Formats: sequence, structure tokens, C-alpha cells
Amino acid sequence: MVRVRFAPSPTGYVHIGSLRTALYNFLYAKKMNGSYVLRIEDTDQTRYVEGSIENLINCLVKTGIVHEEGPFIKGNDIEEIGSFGPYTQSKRLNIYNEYIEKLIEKDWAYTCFCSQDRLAEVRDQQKAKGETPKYDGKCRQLSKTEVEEKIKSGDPYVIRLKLPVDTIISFEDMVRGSIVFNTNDLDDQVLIKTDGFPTYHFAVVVDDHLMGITHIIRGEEWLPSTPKHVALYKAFKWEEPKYVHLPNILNDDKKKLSKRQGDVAVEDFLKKGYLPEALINYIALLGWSPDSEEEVFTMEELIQKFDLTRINKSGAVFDRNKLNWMNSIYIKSMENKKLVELITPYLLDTDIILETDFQEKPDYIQMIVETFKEKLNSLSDIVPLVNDLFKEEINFDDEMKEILKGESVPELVKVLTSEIERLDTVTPENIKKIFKIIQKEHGIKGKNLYMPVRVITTGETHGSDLMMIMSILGKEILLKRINSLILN
RNA sequence: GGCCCCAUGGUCAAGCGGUUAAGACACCGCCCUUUCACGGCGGUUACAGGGGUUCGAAUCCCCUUGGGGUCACCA
Repeated sequence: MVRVRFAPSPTGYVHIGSLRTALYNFLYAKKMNGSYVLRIEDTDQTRYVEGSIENLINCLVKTGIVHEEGPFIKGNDIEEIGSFGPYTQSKRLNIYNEYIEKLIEKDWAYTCFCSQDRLAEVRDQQKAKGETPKYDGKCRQLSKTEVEEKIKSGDPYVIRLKLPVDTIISFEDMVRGSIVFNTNDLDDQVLIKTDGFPTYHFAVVVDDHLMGITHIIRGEEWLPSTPKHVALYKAFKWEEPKYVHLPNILNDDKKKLSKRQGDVAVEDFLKKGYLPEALINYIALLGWSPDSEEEVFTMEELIQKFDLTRINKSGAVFDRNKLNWMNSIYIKSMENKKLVELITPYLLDTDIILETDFQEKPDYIQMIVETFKEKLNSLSDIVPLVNDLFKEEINFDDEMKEILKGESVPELVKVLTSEIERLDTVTPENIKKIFKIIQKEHGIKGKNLYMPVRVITTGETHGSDLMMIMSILGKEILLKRINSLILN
């Protein structure tokens, strides 16, 4: 029975890389008919951000990566479900205490009284000498009675992992193969901090074991600390899980994707109008590829196709371009009614659409969405598209001025004005009729017709379907723009 | 700097000893559309370098170079 977990710490927003880690865990669990667990790693109290657990769960649920064990949102509370709980590390302190005792008994851990100041000093000296900073092992030799006395007198202390000297520790990574370390290059990691909380390294091993986790799928930044975890499994004589270290997601500069260089928060992408399905689809393909050539997949299809052995080893640059393309595919294939629903908040962000328009002129809204649908990379793209259409000032560049100098333009303007004036409301149909009249009765057609009209009515040489655009603008604005041309 | 990981076009990537080295995004053309777009067709661009192993290396091994990660009482 496969059991995997996604174990984030509640320190704020959800990083796009975290989302991919969660996704791969989820896909693998579903593929194998196993369990996908959410665990909250909140052992650093100082980094806790209010509300981040709720935000985290919401993000996962929105993107369809839903766990079956762990914390869930119920009303205004968080409720844990599952028989391996608690799923929040700060609620498991007694468990860690119990296991650290065992470790000390086995002589795989020791109490250390070194102050942070001394540690910093040692580090600085080592760095100055060009050595790798590492705990010097001062407290390794402390006798049991010395330790007891110091504790009794109230000295603050931590518990450190007692790594064997000059020993090879190796493990198999499912995507990278055999990985070998020497303990001489490793530090005696702190396992329990002065505040009595475990560090990640200790809690992760205890919890993964107790929760029956079979596969650890996580980012490759954990690779260097994995031998410490392996040492703990050995110390406890526990069965080791399988390791799967995922390649990093990179910025354009090939460095780990970070907040400094644009959006990395899942909630930001969602806010900008990237559809959860598109985001998931794109991200699934960053570091993994199916054995077929298609690229557009539903979650269900991803589950079917997912395969740990096809995960890539090298880092992948997050390509905003391709995400845009992927998102546009999903937007175009969405039915209009659904799209109108999703895009409503963005339409309200424009300068011209009001709350009441949705009841009073649904067809008009529908027409706007239909017209711009094919031009959207994200839902928020509709805002500038609509605003630009209704811009106050129309300025012509040289190309447009050239077009307006056309021989038939004066006649075209005249007919256009009188025909539009005659209309009650402007619709694509009656604009088409007007164009027919102009073509048949005045012999103005093709580019000589469409280009000047587009330039006059929109101040652009490119854009969406002209008849739709004109209908969206409406009689009043059309005439105003045509008239202002005549005045000039 | 020590340790670890990685290396196919600008980007994502297929390839797992014998291929004209796929495909997608982006870019550039052309076609379609009496406007615009969608769409269709086509094109430019890659095995980091050097040694081996082999009849034969993008594929296996070594070295170099380059990039990344990590070295906390953070995860």
C-alpha cells in the first residue's frame, strides 16, 4: 500500500514549486490506489504566519489536489481527519520526546549545551581557515552525570544527532540512482531545539515512519540532508522509505524560482486568472513527461499517465509563455456561459462594466466575452482589452493616417454615418448589412473598407472581429468617433 | 570553499548503443479569412568540450568546463 505525503510549513503563500511537489505526490498516490496525506510542519514557531494553513488548504482544494488524511477546513475551524494523527507537528511534541529518549539510550544522540554565540564563533573560525562549518563535537564526550547536573542547574540545551565517524551512508533515489555520502562531511544535526520543539530533520523521520509513509517525494534541496535522515532510520532500525527528489523549478536566470523575480505564489496566478486546470497541467509537465506526445490533460488523465520513472533529473525553467499558451487553450475550450461566470470579477474591474449590466444586458456581456475569448492568455487580460476599446483619446499613427488618406474614405465616412444614424442599436448583423450596402452600392470593399473603418472606430490597425467590436462600442461612441474625424 | 546533484535548440522536452536527433511553446514565413483572430502548412535553432569502451555513441565510463543545490536551534 503506497502512502505519500505533502508536508509544507505554514509560513505564508503557496510556492509554485510546492504545488508541483504536492501534485506529484497526489498523482502517484492516486495512480497506485494509495493514500495522499497532508501534514503541517510547523516546528518553527517563529516563522508561523497567521492564516497560512487555511490558505494552503484552500489552494490545494482549488487546484484539485485534495488529500484524504490531514487537516481540513470545516466552517471556521480546522479539523483533522485520519487515523495517523495528529497531522500537525506542533501537536506531536510528546511523541518526539518519547523517541528522542530512545535515541539517547541507543547513544545515537547527545545533549549539547553550547551557546549560539560559541557556535557562531566556531563557525567563523572554521570559515576563516577555509573549512566547512560544522559543529566541533565539544559536547559529544559529556558524561551522563555532567549532563544531568547541567540540566538540573537550568542550562539551556539541545539534542544533537550522534553521527558515526568516517562512515559511508548511501541511499537509492528513484530518479537519481545511488547517492553516497561520508559522515565526515555531515554535521551533528540538532534534533531537538532549546524550545523543546524538534527540528525538521527529526520530526520528518519520526512522522514519516509513524504515518507509514512509503515514498518521500520532495524537492531536490533536501538531497544534502537525506543522509542524516537515513542515519536516523538506521538508528531506530526502521524500514527506509523510497526517496524521490524532484528537480528544481528555475527562473529565467536558471536559479531556484524565487519571489524576487515575479510571481511564485499559486494564489497570485489564480488571482490573475490562470485556471487551476491549466496551472496543474502546465506544472505537471515541468520535470515530468508522458510517453505520448499530447500535452493537454485533465487531472484524471494525468493520474493515468503519471510515472515516477519518467521524472527528469535536471532543473526546469518556468516558462511564462508556455503557461500562457496552456491557459489560453483552456479558456478557448470553455463554454461561454461558464467563461462569463469566471470572468465576471475581471469585467467589473474594467471602467465600463457595472454590476447592474449583468442583469440588464446579459447579451452584451456575452458578446464582449465571446469577442475577446480567443485573445485571452489569462482572465485578467480582458481588463485592458475592454478599457482600450473605450479609451477617450484616439490617436492615429503614420500608418493609420496613410490609411485614412485613401481615395474612398470621404465617401465611406459619409455613408457609414448616415447608415449608423438610422440604426436603433448596433448589432453585428446590421453592421454586416451596412458593409454589404457599402460594397454593392459604393464599390468600396476589402481592405479599403475594413481598414479605414477599424482605424476610425478603434484607433487601431489590429484587433478582434470588427463587427463585434463595433457592436460593443455602440451607436453613440461610433458616431462620436466618426464625427471627430470629420472635424479634424 | 567542502559536499551533493545536473548537462539535447531561447524554453519545456522525446531519446535509454545503430533515428534524416521527435513533439510543444516562442520566433519567422506562407495559406485560410472581402476585417481581425482562431486554425492549417512550412522554416530557423540542439546532443558543452576532451579522452576512452565499441564494428558503431546524444545514449556506457573517466576527466575538464559550465550551471544548480546545500552547508542554521529554517523548513
